[in-house]
Amino acid sequence: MSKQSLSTQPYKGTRDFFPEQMQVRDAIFSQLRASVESYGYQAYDGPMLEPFELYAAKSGDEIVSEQLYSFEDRGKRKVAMRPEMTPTLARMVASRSNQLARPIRWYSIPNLWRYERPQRGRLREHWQLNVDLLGLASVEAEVEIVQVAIDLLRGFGAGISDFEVQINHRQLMDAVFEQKLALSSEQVPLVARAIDKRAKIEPAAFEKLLVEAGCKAQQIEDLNAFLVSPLMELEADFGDNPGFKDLCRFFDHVNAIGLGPVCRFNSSILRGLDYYTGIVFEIYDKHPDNRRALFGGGRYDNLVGMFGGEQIPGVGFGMGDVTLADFLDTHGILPQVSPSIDVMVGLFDASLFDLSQQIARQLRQAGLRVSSVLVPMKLGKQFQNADKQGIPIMVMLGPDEAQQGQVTVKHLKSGEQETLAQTSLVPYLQNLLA
RNA sequence: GUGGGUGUAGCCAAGUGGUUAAGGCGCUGGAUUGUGAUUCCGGUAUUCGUGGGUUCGAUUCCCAUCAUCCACCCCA
Repeated sequence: MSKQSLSTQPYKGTRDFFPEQMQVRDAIFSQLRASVESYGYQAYDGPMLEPFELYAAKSGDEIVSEQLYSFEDRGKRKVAMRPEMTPTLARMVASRSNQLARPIRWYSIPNLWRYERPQRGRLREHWQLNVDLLGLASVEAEVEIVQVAIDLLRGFGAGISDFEVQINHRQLMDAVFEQKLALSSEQVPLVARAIDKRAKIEPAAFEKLLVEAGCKAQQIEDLNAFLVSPLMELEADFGDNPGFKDLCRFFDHVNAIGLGPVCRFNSSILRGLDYYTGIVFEIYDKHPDNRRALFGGGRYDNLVGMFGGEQIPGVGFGMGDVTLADFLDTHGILPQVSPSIDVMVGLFDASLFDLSQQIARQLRQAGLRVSSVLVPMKLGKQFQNADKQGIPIMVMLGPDEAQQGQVTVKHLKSGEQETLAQTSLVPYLQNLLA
């Protein structure tokens, strides 16, 4: 905060991506795109600013009141920087609802903003892969979406036992809260919050939260019994519940497909967003050093209809870049970055500048990515610079080569080099880099 | 929003109420006008995050502020 100069730091909770980091980001995003596109999902994007009301209507309370970046524009419109992508998606789908072929399979990697205090895995700006499938009301949609989520991680090389998909259903939980426990509408969010924390705290602390929420001993006992019950044992109490039926069908499919071992029913999974209406799920890292939720999603059947047109059911998930990178790092499967420049054309002295540039142009026309030295410097320095940028090949041409119509190609990794005719340079390099 | 830790160069860091603020890595120039290493020589902080206070004197002590990290809150 010097008074003379501006700070070079990025805004709190945001990151600069220098070329080195941008390469990693690009490599991760490319892998994500390849995975979701293999399922036939198409890319879309929307504006970073949306009307404030878009979020005021459907996201959780705290998200809007505490963590939304919002302001008034010059035309007195209240706008917000998008804190999540799903409302934008719903708006876009609603605006073309009668033109889009169903089911709609869309994905995006938007940057999202939330005003909060940065900490591990949580920043103010982050990128989030969003994958959504709209137009299907039945659990076949969830079966696909969960497969996409699983194959995303597998696409990076994650093992089948490195993570786990934990699944629950909002309608099942509604039945528990309203019918089985007969909670008041004020108690439900408090109990839900306690359940959300259950895995992280002691049983006694969990009970304390329930007592604070106004639960009686019998209710606590019933809830605890429910939370530890496997899905099969819930049939007696919830056999007619649509959520229970969905879950059964979902697990039947998943088991038949062979993904049973990766998926588990967990009635503690709730997720905070108000708009989920059906199955909700979270993907958990099973590595002991990183045991936490990586990402999650669920079904939102009422969101698109908010815009007044046709009600279109949807299911999807969002995966943040920070937690994903932590996962990949923890498991040692960060993608390898490949060099973004194929060849550096060196410069021996100023008199050979034009010839060097001609060679470089020739190589670019042949489809190679070519950087060049513009001002002469010591040869050793040129090699060093090129190597530092990860460029594998250096093309050199001094007075000797120039006179004989030759060039020298040096492989920076091995240090080996050979001299060949300028006319055979392009095929030589193309063959090498193929 | 709450509580706590930490701020000395691009990075890692030593240091002290008293003239010029160690060292290492990195970067950079040279020794070396046809080859990346090693070695050697030089340059890399007019000042210790910023502002104020105490003091004859502050990088050091005090306050504030900013940044950052950790936990909480909440989670898209």
